[in-house]
Amino acid sequence: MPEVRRLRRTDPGRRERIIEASLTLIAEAGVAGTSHRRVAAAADVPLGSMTYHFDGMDELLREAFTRFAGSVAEQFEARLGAAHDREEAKAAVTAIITEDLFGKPRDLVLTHELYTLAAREPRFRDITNSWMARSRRALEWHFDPQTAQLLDALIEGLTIHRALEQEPERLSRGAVADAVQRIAGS
Amino acid sequence: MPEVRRLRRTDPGRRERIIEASLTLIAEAGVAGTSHRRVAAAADVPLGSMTYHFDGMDELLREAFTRFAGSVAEQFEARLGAAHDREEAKAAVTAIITEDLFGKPRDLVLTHELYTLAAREPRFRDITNSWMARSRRALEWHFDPQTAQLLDALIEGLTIHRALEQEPERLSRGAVADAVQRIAGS
DNA sequence: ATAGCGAGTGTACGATCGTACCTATCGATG
DNA sequence: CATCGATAGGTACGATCGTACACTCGCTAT
Repeated sequence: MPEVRRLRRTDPGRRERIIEASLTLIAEAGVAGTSHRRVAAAADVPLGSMTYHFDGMDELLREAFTRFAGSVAEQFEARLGAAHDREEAKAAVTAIITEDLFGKPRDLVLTHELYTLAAREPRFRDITNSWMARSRRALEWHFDPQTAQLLDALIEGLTIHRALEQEPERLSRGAVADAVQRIAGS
Repeated sequence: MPEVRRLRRTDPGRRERIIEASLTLIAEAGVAGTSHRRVAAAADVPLGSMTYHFDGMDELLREAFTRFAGSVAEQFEARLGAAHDREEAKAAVTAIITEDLFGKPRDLVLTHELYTLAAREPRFRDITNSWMARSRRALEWHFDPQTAQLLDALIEGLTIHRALEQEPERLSRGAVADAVQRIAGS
């Protein structure tokens, strides 16, 4: 019986584990504090696996951030896809800002790390661009392009505020809903 | 004749030059790529001056970012202080977003580097908090607190978009003015 | 004139970095 | 069963890092 499936010798989830560990590490120590050795230790793989699975630090960062951005975009689309009309879409945007999409500090920090990297190094902008394009497109399921862009900007801006403020949740759900209303009208 | 003034032996602007050089370096290479040696080379001072003038990397970053945030806040206040009524204030906000306050790529990158650092390390949040408080207060010269916060978020959000987009200035002045109008009403 | 002090400098140390490269292991193949 | 290539691991190298610390030397007070 000819075997088509290709059997990995061991541990087929190695690459995934490395990527996941690097995201956690980036959130804790920043891109600055992320090294092959630290990632390897966090993922519990030998140092040699780093250069084996990834061509270098750059490729590791690219893959990790691509995965992260994709996963956030996916959740974003799911939220907006579940809305059946404009009113529900506005409620979804309000929920996205106030609730758990960026609720985990890890995701907030990772988002900023990625933005910062992309702002400084144009070769990472394809990741942020496709992320932004997906978000924009999802918003355009319910809103005109300009309104979509403004809502997107509002999400980014309020997310930043939430990430930087000591006391969490200074902006109430009602206030956010009002903001969405001002931008997206009736 | 008793001398009160304290004469520096040489180069009294050393500290300033170091701070300025570190900001330029952070903009180019990120906090990650900023080292004592690189800053020293950029500022054309010996390596020993680093530990002499600053207790460590952390203090250098604090001073540099404090200076940067202060200077941006100052410009921000100047713009809004020059507005005599609500309409002029709205025009000022539009100008701040579209024009030169964050026009230099350097300032855009530095802003993100600071946000990222503060998001990850709470001990830098006093810098971002006082910056945000100054911006908010300046906006409140003309707008109610909630509107001020939303305008602030809009500025942040659109600034991010500008920093990340390949083609610059996808958002026209007219569109921004419309956005401000939606938020700040009549 | 000179002693002393303190601002400013140069260097060396130990740690850590990315990466290259040689070796080991094991499933697939003839 | 012998061999081979893909996968994985261990280690060593050269570069760079932050920082400590001994030192220099110009200014000031006497």
